[in-house]
Amino acid sequence: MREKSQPQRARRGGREKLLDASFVLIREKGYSATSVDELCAQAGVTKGAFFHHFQSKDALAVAALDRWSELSRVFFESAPYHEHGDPLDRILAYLDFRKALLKGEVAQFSCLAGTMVQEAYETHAGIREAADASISGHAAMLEADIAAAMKLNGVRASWSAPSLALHFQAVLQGAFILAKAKGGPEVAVASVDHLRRYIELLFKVGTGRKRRVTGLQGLRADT
Amino acid sequence: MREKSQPQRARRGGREKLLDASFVLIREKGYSATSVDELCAQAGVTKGAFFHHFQSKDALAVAALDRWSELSRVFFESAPYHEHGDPLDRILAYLDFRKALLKGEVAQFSCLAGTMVQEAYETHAGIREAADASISGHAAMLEADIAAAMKLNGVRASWSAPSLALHFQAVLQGAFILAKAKGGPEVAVASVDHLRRYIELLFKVGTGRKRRVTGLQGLRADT
DNA sequence: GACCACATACCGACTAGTCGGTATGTTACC
DNA sequence: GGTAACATACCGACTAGTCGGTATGTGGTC
Repeated sequence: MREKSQPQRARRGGREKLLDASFVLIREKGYSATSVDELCAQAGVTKGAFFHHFQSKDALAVAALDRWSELSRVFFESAPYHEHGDPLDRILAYLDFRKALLKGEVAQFSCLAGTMVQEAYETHAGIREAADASISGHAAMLEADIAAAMKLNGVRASWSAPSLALHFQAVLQGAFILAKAKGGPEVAVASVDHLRRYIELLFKVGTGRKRRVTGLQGLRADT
Repeated sequence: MREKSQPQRARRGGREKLLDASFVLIREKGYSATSVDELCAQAGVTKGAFFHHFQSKDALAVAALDRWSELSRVFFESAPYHEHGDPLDRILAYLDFRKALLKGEVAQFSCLAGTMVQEAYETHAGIREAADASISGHAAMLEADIAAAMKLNGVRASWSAPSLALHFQAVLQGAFILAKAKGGPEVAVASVDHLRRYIELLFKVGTGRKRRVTGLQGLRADT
């Protein structure tokens, strides 16, 4: 018979540990370059545990993205920038908050969804969908504040709240890529600064609030 | 004058064909997921040829990025938007040109450097450097026009030409990611539109040209 | 212009190791 | 004693990279 070595099944949550491990490793090395064995080693579980909890490596990826969406929803919903009463102030404070997160190692502040969709968009439909849901879901959260700010400020613009919310995500995702290329967060901070300035110009901050906003020549409301 | 150029005993380089193959496959599936065998099959050469021309898969990656930089330099240098005499017009026409390129399959308009750096920034120093050189080199090209436009318009701003040039790249890279997530170029076009509007607001296009530009709050009169 | 030394540009079988995934056991707790 | 939660051993496919070989060209020497 065998020894008891370390069976302890009740270490609780091999599944969670695998998900956490995927956050670390995939953001560091990408999805394809991260092997199941590495995931297991990082999580401190065996391969048997991995395939007990997930049908395949791809299934883990989708589960990781779903969990990522949920965690980031909770994280941002409970962030202090919501305290501002004015929706435009909330938007600007959101950007300041994002900027404040750009500290330390790139792998720690970059986005799992953006990283994964880059590799998987053509070849793994499920991953693409889960990543899209994550990014678009986050944008939808912003969209409410943007729409409110537009309404409150009587904005009639050639751009729409959804398109601006997605533009926020584009800038952030692009900022992560530049940070990876340059090996540090400074360039990402600078880019978010430009985005913030864009918002200030769109809503004419600093020249008297409650003002009309223009697009190209301020007409219509969509895109 | 001797015409040594290429030995070309084998009608136009297996090397070039491998580089071209890498443009296609790596943008489609990512770097790690693209195998040497696939690269060879796509290029129509054998594995022997691959390792005759490149020391390793990583060496091909670096060579591909160098070639990518060179091709894109030539491509953008000979693009029609340079015809504009005014630097600000050139910048806006550059953005229109980039927008016009956002057609068809995502793999065909996305950026090799942005794709690769995402996977390799932590684990492959040479690839990170080559990708940074590609992105930063392209930004440097823009920087000249931005600086000229600032000078010509008497701009005194809280932002710099280099940071704005890099912000252009951030928006484009982010736009590619969103296009991958959503499965089409429309969202990318919308994001470049937002960037164009930012430039128009920064340089106050449409309210009388040759005007000053503001950062956070406008300063000084001129011209 | 015959000969030779050397170089370039492959070819494709082979290898050692890694990959995602499976099959079967073991344990703890209801 | 059934079942969830693992562990261990293993598999075949695939991986990057190697190596001995060949076909063709090039430059120098006589």
